[in-house]
Amino acid sequence: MQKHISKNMADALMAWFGHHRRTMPWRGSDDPYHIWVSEMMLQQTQVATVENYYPKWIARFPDVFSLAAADLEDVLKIWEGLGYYTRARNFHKGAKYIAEHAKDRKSPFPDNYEEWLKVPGVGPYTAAAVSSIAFGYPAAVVDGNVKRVMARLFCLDEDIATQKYHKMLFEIMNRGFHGHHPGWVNQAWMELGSLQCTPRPDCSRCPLNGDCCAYKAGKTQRYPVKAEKKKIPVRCGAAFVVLHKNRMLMVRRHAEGFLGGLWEFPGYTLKSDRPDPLAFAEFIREHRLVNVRPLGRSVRHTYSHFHQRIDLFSAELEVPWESNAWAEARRIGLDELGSVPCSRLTIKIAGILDEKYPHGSPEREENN
DNA sequence: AATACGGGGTG
DNA sequence: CACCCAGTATT
Repeated sequence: MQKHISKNMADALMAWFGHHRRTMPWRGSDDPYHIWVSEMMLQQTQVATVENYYPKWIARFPDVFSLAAADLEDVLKIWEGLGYYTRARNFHKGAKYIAEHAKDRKSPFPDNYEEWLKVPGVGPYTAAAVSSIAFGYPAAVVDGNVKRVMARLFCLDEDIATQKYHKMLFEIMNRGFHGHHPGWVNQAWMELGSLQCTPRPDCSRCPLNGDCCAYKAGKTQRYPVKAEKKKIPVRCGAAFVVLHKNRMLMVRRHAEGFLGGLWEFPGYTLKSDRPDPLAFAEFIREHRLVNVRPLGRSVRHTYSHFHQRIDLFSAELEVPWESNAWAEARRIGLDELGSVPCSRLTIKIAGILDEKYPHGSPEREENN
């Protein structure tokens, strides 16, 4: 089996795509900014999820200049709940980069893969996606879908996580456009992976099953080849519900790093799978919490790299935050303090809150 | 080459 | 539960 996408395969793929492709809010737009927005959101994120965020984003930031001019706060607010928040920060940087270089070219946007690769937040996938879809530039998208499809189509035994595998696919696909519009071919491969060549596929309905090495050899489930995944650790911690005059205390995380800039309950998470009484006592002392009582329940959540279990407590601040909140925050070592109105116990996992958004916007609530 | 980085859908 | 998703930046 030669690793080559024949013209017949490309034609069959495009015929299938013409019939089965989904409608998406950004699909069919010729505005590079629209394509760029969708691709930033689609990184490691499913189409169905992005469909809920894309319209809000376009309404708030209709073009690259409005995004470049916006405050990061407002950018994060729209992104809230999408995850991988460095994407939003990098997108903001990328918009500033484009706006600055806009005068160097006719369109504000570059029209090729190499130039897009220089934009903050834009890697090999996004550079190929935007340049091919918006400008017809012949660069192949090598995403999770494509890796799976090609592994089966050509019985590729290389681990799909390696650079070697990625490079091999980029070469194979860049020679496989066969006169079709590169942007549509790219989308067609991804759509095939998303709708047909799924982790557990029904190969009888596949337009390429006659060309598929894995299918013909009856080895579909052997591909793609991937290294064993490491188990993620459990981290436990505590969070404190501090109510005062029908308001609830929230703390803002530092701007960089994990969940950067988002708001949360005051509390901590340990790099340990069991509670630590000393850490507990230390936190209460350092943050001057009093009347601490267990709420008798905990919250569990799984992030990309650890499971989390947070035990919940009610408490009061020794010094009410309403008086000299900012000075007090610095004194007790918190980044910032805020509060949200609260008429019942609402568990707010994460959200952004400041003067512009006095009520916050809970990403996830559990009422009790 | 490994690791950090979210949240939701799916079986 | 495990696995996966239109990946990128950092170490």
